[in-house]
Amino acid sequence: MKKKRISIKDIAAHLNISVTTVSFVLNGKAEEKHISKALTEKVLKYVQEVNYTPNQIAQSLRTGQSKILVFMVEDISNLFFAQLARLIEDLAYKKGYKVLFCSNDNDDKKSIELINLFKDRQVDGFIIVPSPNLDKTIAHLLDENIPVVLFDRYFASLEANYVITNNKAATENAVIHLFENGFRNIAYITIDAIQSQMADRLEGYEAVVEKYNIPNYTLQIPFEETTQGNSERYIKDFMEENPSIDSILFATNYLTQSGLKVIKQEYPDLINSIGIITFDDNELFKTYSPTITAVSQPTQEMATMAMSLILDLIKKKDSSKSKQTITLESSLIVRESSKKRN
Amino acid sequence: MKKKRISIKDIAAHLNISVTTVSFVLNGKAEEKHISKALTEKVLKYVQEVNYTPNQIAQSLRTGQSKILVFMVEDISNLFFAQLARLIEDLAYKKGYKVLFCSNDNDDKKSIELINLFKDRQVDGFIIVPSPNLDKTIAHLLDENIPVVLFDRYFASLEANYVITNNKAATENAVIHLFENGFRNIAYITIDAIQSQMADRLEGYEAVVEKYNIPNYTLQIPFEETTQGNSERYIKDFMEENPSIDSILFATNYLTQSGLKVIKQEYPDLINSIGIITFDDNELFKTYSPTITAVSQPTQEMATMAMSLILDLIKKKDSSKSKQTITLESSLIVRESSKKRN
DNA sequence: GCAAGATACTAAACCGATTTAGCAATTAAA
DNA sequence: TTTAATTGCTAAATCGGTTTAGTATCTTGC
Repeated sequence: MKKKRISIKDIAAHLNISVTTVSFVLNGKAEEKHISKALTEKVLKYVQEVNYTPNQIAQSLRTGQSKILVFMVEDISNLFFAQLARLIEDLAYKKGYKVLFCSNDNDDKKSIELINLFKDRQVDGFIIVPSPNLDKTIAHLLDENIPVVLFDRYFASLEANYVITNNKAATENAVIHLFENGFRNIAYITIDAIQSQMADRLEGYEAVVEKYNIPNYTLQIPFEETTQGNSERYIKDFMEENPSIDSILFATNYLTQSGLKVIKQEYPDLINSIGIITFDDNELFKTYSPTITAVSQPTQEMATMAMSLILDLIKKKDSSKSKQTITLESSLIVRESSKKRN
Repeated sequence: MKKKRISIKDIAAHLNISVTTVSFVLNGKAEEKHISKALTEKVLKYVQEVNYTPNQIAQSLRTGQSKILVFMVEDISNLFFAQLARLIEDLAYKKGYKVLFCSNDNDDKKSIELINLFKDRQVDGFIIVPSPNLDKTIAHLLDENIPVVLFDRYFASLEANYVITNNKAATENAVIHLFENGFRNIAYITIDAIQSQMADRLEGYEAVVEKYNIPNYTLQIPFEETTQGNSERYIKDFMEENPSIDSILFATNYLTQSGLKVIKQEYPDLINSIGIITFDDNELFKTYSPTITAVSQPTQEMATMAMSLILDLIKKKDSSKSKQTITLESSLIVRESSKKRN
């Protein structure tokens, strides 16, 4: 029953011409290759008629181009990455590329495995949110002249193309904003990752509390604990030990969710007075009680820049020159939770 | 600089044997094909040494198998689908498959374009959340004996493999729950899609209000309006026109977000008394004020069943027989918002 | 001692495209 | 009129694997 796909050979046979001619016509080289107008028309007409489209696998094998990009993130089910995925998807398809998404769980081993899988698939380029020690692996990719754009995180040790946001400035602004709204005991809850995006955020927090000479309340939860749902325990203990805290800046959206749970469960009244700022905005924060102030990363620009960089790299085969680091600014979406209330 | 990948031919040349032999060894057919233990070892050792992995494009071309699945959803940035994507990703990679995700925006034209793109890539199977009139297109795929599992939505007109949830029962339970908690003017806010998942939900709602002889307040917002951010206007008008409403069941997560905005903006006090139930749970609903009751679809089972079905279809080439429809039950996660408060 | 079977390995076709090199026939230039 | 250039088209190699159909040598059974 399964009628097999029609191939270029079938077309050639039916029209009694060579596959070469068909291929030339299909690739718009009819003129250049001196194929007559008449024959060109005939081929085009028949191709249309049988609704032929070339087998991309065969094309890829021959040309070495797969027209597939990889977007590797920490976790595609995290809203921040899911939104980026959608933006990248749309941009890529517009340019004729498909996108393989994958989640590395911020794990080096998994990242490396995934990258190798994709190399075997001859993907045309990688946009990667790198796990902590992926720099050597990325360096290998670059050596092999494979287009790579690093995303969201930066390796001081590695010259490459980056699209990142100014995380230090973003936390600075957030902490300053809390300070200016009268909060003096500002806690910072983050994960223990040494990765740039987290290190920079921490730096921003520390710079401001030092400058204003206010206490430093930092909680760094081991990353593995967060994925196992233990964040709440850490936050609970932390708040117990530091009852003077009057506001919290959360470094990631999942920490915020855990934090809100602890507050609601352990200190239900506190929600109406404690200062809260979170990284990564969420539609529901607009109607939460209180509405929640968020550091919003410019996802649209991030996606646009990443795509633009990767397409550039793919175009010019020699990616060895002119590495760029594009740093975008986040914005603080001020809502009730970062102001003194009641 | 770019040292090209090593191929099976290079290996054969280096060991002074034929590519056939190398291929047999690599595919575990050494014994069957009577390749001596000694030679087998030698090949394996060298392969290890040079860290060879086969070019999957070439493999795909020859075998017709790409080891790629497609998961087509309405919008990958919608949390419900993003979570499913992650589950499917994990299951697929465990079985040696990669997954191309794409968003069809519930648009038929876009769906068809995407499907055609993927057919050219020889993907091994499709898991599709179909747009409204995709049944004919899907039928073509089935005719061509291409593995397809339909997801989340059902076509009465099309015999196929489905993984869906019992949407009618889910809304029935939700409405009954509201009724039992004393609500008598229960509104239902949905989109105007004629698709099964929405039709079934509406049916469930209507069945219960009829049975209990309570008024039917239904708002059907045109789908296009929701994507253009006009839901709020519709909801606002609807609530104005129907001031007696004491509770609302929202048919999708994005409608809930719009609804909450309207309530907070137009009737800020109402949030503490109005009954609310939403389709699709969200972490933040656990700490929202009030905490929000949700119809939670069994994403894990949905993903598991879909993968299991698609892998079955891929295994036995003849997919023409024994179509299955797997219907899973959603659960009502009861929280404050569906109870009488204050 | 000789046919049959098992062992060890390989040549070549094939998947479906692209691309190089080249052949005939026609046209233009000298 | 002859040569050179152009036009119109194609054979065959290639990408990197898998698989079919062998071949040649070595055992074994009777």
